[in-house]
Amino acid sequence: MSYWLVKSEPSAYSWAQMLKDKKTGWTGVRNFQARNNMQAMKAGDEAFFYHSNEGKEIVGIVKISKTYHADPTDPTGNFGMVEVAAVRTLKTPVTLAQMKAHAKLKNMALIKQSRLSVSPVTKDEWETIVKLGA
DNA sequence: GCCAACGTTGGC
DNA sequence: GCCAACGTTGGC
Repeated sequence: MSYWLVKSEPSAYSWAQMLKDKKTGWTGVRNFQARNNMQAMKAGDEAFFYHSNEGKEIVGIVKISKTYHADPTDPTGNFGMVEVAAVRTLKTPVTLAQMKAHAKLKNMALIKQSRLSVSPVTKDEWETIVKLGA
């Protein structure tokens, strides 16, 4: 079981929309590192849903409902997608500022590689954030 | 195969 | 709205 974090700009695809859809294809990734992370995902793995630009906070948890497969929106065929399903909303969103200030979280891939849209999360980081969001 | 130019992301 | 960081592209 692995943990991940996926980013979305609320203006492009928000957590509210995710809750409405229940499941969604995570299309549009055009970065090799992000793609590699998606390829490593297994069904049932869980991921934080992070709002970039507006909010800058983790708002919810999703799980991988379908593993990596072709993304029809990519004409080159280089990039694929996974499908994610909404699990639950965090009672208290965990902000980027909180994570930067937290000794256990300040080395997260989210912070060190701010442009990476799909990143791994360690078990320790996962549990720390879940606690902060409770 | 290197590296400069360019484009995009995302925090502030 | 600006700008730093960084991934990608393309010329050589």
